[in-house]
Amino acid sequence: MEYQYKELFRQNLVEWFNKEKRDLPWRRTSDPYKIWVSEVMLQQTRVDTVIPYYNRFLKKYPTLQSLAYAPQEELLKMWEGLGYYSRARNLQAGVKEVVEKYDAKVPDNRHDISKLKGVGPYTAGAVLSIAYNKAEHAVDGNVMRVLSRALHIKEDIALPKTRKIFEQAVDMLIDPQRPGDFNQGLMDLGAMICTPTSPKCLLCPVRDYCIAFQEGDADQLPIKTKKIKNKKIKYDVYVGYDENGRYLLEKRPDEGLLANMWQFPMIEISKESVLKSSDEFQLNYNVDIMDFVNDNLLTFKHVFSHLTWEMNCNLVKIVKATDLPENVCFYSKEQINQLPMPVPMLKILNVLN
DNA sequence: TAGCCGTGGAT
DNA sequence: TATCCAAGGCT
Repeated sequence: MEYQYKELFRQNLVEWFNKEKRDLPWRRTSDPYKIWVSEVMLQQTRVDTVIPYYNRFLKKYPTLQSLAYAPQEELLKMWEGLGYYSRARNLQAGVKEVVEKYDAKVPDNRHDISKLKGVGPYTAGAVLSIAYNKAEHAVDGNVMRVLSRALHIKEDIALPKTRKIFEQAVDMLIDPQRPGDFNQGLMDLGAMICTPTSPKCLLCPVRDYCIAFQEGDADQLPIKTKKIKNKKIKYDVYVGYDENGRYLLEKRPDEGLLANMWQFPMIEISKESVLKSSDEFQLNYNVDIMDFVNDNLLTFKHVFSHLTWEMNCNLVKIVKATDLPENVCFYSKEQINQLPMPVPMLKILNVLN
């Protein structure tokens, strides 16, 4: 790869970073564990969203050991609202492996750290460069956007194989003396200056070394093709309570969407549905509805990354059954507040107050 | 490989 | 309102 501004790009980026970098909680520590936690939380998640979660999480789990053996329900509750809940499970599994296999020392080399659950090529490079000052690439969306412009790389960043090109570019450019500052500089530049739309090129510390700025096509890069199809699913939700005012809740399976999170029972409405959803509810959950208190408690859509739930919620009074299915139980409101629930269920919970 | 896996903010 | 997307990883 030919690029005549390598030294100038590197030097100006690191100088800019040291002057303009944001004051973030995970930049006030050199603890590899805490930096690891921040990197996992930051996956596909905005800085402003992460900050309060990060602070709360590390107050609860200040050490590897404190997280390694925490109850999963408590862990998920700490993660509630952050999304991508498998990150929490994988982080705990990885932390547990570090405690048991690496004597509670986060590995300082790519080979070992990459084997940890939830640690991919980006997170490995981020922890190694920031916490251990290793000259390792950490290619995320910011880095691909910045370097696609600076180096005029027109490969489709939606394709997984394209990441290798940017890893090679970082390997060429990275400051061997200050790799952590270099990598974070690329990310801050991408977040603050070299933004997806309307990049602030006039404020950019490396615009003189940016080919896209010279060509005037920075706003055309990066090239990204993939688009997502969003499937819609309709549900009737049954918010059922017994004579003691306790609500019927169900724990989701331990794999897939919202794994191990709690929800009000939901019946999918499809073209193949034969029974009325209320009959299906009573059959599946082995309960009897005494009363339809409100068949239009709340109607709303909840959009996930790849699908949409269209929810119609019914408030029903039900007769307590003698043998509920496994993972289904009545809970008081106080107990419900201790259970990890996804945002659409929190929306429903809100209207009950 | 491409689809799965959350959420809330920006445009 | 619709679309895109933000410090990705797993299968």
